[in-house]
Amino acid sequence: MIEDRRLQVLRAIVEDYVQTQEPVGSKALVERHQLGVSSATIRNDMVALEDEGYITAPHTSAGRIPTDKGYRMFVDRLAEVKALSVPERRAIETFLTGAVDVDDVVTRSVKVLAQLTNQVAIVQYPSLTRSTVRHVELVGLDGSRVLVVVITSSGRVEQRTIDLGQVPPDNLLVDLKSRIVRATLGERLPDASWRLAELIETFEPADRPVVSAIVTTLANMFSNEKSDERIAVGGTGNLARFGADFDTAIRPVLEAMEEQVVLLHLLGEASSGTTVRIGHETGHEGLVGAAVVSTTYSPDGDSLAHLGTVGPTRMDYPSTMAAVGAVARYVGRILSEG
Amino acid sequence: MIEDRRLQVLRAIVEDYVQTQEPVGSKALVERHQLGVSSATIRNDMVALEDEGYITAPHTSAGRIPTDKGYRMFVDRLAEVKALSVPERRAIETFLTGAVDVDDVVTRSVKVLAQLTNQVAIVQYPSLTRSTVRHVELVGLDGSRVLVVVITSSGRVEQRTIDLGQVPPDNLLVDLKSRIVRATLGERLPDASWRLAELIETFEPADRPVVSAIVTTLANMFSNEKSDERIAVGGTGNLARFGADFDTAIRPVLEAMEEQVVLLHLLGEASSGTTVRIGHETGHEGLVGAAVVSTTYSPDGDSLAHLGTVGPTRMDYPSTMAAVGAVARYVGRILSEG
DNA sequence: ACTGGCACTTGCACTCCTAGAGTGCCAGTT
DNA sequence: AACTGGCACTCTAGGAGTGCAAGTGCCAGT
Repeated sequence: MIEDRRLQVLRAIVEDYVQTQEPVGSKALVERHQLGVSSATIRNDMVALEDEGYITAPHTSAGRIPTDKGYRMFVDRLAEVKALSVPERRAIETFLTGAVDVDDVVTRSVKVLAQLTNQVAIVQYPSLTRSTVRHVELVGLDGSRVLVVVITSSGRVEQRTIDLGQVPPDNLLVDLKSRIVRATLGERLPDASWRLAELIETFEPADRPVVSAIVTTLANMFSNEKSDERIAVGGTGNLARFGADFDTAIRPVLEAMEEQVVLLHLLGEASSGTTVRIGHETGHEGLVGAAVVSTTYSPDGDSLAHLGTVGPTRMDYPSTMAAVGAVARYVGRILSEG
Repeated sequence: MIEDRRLQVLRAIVEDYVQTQEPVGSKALVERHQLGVSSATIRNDMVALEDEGYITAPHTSAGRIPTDKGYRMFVDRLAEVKALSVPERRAIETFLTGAVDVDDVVTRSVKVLAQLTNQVAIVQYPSLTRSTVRHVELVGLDGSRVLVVVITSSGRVEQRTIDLGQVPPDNLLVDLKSRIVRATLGERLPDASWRLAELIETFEPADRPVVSAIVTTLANMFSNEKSDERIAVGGTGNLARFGADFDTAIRPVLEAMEEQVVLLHLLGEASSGTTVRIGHETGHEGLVGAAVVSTTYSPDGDSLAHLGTVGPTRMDYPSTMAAVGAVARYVGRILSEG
């Protein structure tokens, strides 16, 4: 099939270009790959590929380089899954196993992922939205202030201090706490918010102000997206691979890496599976030239969080995807066990 | 005084070089500054300055640039304090005032400092070691596990879950908590650790295992330096100013910025006042070419934390020092008030 | 102690040129 | 119809050569 060979050519171009970082010409192609035809034939195929927008020539007498569309095709239909080597896997495992708490796991994941891929690694802290309520605690502090603590199944502890404006009767806090626990324990955070709303009406009108203040705070904490927003970034030193021109290639990426909102958007809303976003697909001006490989991991066998890498579009997609996937699995496993 | 004029020449060289980024020659110097002598005279002074190691010539027919020693002299004896403009000050104040919690204050400080100085900004989270204990809470979770919460005067909340190995009698936790609070409330963290140690012996031998487990954890939390290690970094996009060569100039800095230990060391142990470290003075291989301006701020009128900037040695020291100082003052004030 | 002048050095920007890589196309072959 | 070999053409990277401008060091003169 001619179609078939054209795809082989595209694959070869992507592979060679990723490796050499230089435009690849027809002659080099027949030399390095067993395509069984002459360079002239390859040239014809290349013209076709260029017409279809998969590759482009920087200038007349240079070879071709893949376009975003070309990489996309490569990732979707041509890339062969490349498994991580055993030493690599073992390295991930032992390095992550040494972690002492959730934060440490995340920090280490970023490091190992950056090292493995030679790219910029980003790891989202375990998300709250799908975790369940493991414990709620109300602590009366001095005067009218109350400390509200929530522990989730993902091991996160959120706390907040609020001022009720009045000193609550001591037993009210105890009573309220036990009712809150009864209503929300084991519930997912969004569901728990609903249960709380129903709770208010079961109290004496006199107690309502206090109850409502606390319950509102709790509901906020449950639906608070801020904890979802914590993201660790590492391996920015690898940005050298983006190219020489700092202002057009590197600076935008560095700036994007400092914006939580952008990072979250990059990691994406993918429900599961490994996602690749190439160049313009990232939806960010400064990230043409960059590609994002992201996936989800599951800190407690149920809820979801994201992690991934940012690298130049001319990256080794199979390896990167393998590394991202592997780290995600190990992180998920270790967090579930811990 | 000849000595005097030489210093003026050095000052002029530093100022011009910082502004133009190009080696400055004797002729340009007499044109731009009112030195009252001819370029030939300046040349003689330059030779002297070069002999003493304050300036150096990249090659025979280029102007001179300051050495680390030259910058050091400039900072120590020549720099005139440059006050921040009123709009700048107001910008800092309003931007920081909008913060909702400690983390937010730190995040915003990094941003504003980076923007103000056009450099990489680093801000240490408020330190625990000098803060005092504001509250301690013990919460029995399911089974034998206990949640230990500490709130400090700097507004930080630390928590940890431990497994006692046995289910503690309920009243023991209550009793223990009240005794701990009585012993440590208002104490500085290191002192609080001592008080805890004394506490163990006041309990029944039967309760000792539980008490000791909890107390040890608490003591760990008090003396835990990990919270001291949290540092926010921002403005890495400004690294462009370091120069064109990524691998020798930028990458080492980026890598240093990812190492908490290095950052802590850079911010330094200075007890107070603004410190400048130039090139090799930073004590880090990759940071020749970089200078660190750091100072302390006081989150609660007593304890200390650090913040500062990292920039190329050819930076505008007076402005940077002014900005660092100003941000430190505002951050300290806002945290004390909050 | 300072100045003007001068010979000397050096990097930079510019032009010019060539070698090499790669292309597109076409006529010929299977 | 698909492939191939050959050829003329295009373009860039890199080297050599050149003139210019900036800057220096030194010295004799004020």
